[in-house]
Amino acid sequence: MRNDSRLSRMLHVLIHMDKHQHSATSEMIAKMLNTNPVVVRRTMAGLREQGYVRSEKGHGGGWTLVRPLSDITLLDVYRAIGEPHLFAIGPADDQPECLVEQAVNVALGDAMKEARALLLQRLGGVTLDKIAADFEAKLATRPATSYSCAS
Amino acid sequence: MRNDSRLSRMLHVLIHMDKHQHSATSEMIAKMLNTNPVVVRRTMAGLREQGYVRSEKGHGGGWTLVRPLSDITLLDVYRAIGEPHLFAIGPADDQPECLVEQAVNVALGDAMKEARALLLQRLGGVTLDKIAADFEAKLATRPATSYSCAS
DNA sequence: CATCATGTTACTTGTCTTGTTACGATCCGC
DNA sequence: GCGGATCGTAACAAGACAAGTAACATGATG
Repeated sequence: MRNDSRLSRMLHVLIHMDKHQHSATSEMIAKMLNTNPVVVRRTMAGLREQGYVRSEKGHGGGWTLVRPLSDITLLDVYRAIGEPHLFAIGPADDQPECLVEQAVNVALGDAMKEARALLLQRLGGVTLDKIAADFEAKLATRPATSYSCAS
Repeated sequence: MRNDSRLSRMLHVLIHMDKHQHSATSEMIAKMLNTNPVVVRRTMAGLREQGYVRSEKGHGGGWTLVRPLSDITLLDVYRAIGEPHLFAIGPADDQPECLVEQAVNVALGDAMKEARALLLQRLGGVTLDKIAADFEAKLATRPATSYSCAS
């Protein structure tokens, strides 16, 4: 497996959705993410269930942002997409009865638990409008014509 | 992919190797890890290159621990096995030119960098003899006959 | 030289995200 | 209502990577 990029992608989408207030279709978002509409629907489903976005079928339908960026943290989005595994490493489960293996897994697990707590805390401390502001700041220093993707 | 358990496995092996001072063949270790000899050789190769263990071919050969457990940290082992990816999540690379995506990846990357630093610091702060001591402590409270795996 | 054990390569398997196709359901405009 | 736009969902293929497996060469011991 390479890296799970769903969190990054959804953050990307949400900020773009805030920029243009009209609804965006899965196909538009797919082009924005360089992927295809089904993947978009699949991943955005969690965001809808948690009430961050709304989707409407039929002619003129699409996705709309329901809550302000300042109400959404990176942690919220992480949870909305199903809290995928954070770590690529993990404990072994070869000899569950072995006290050595258990001791190893406790030591490893403790370190990972701390790292996980720190990461979630950091994610919880950043709202999406903060990232949008960073984007605006960088944009101001670069008077280029096309600042963003396919939008 | 499930979890990469190489780190956990190697810690497990090294502590067992310290217990019985004679050399252990890949096959014995494989039984200990509930896997097979080739996987053992593959993973232990890094430990050998870093000088933590030695391997000898031929009759009576096998693997021996070269350095004391107190000289080896979890971080050392992590590095010896090739510093596998720590995280299962990561930045998206869909529209590298998009300033929004860049801002998102910076925010995510900062949080992950902190978590990574903390994790590595914790791994670097624990030596294998500490885990071995934890094991001995728990063993003392449990006067069972078979305390460990296949050894 | 026969045997044991590592070294190495190649191939298969399992798992998970991602990509893709197909089809059904729903909504709007004509 | 008809037709097209759009989401919802299921089913399946692709790609990546650790893990498992098989085959064979290399080297050491007795």
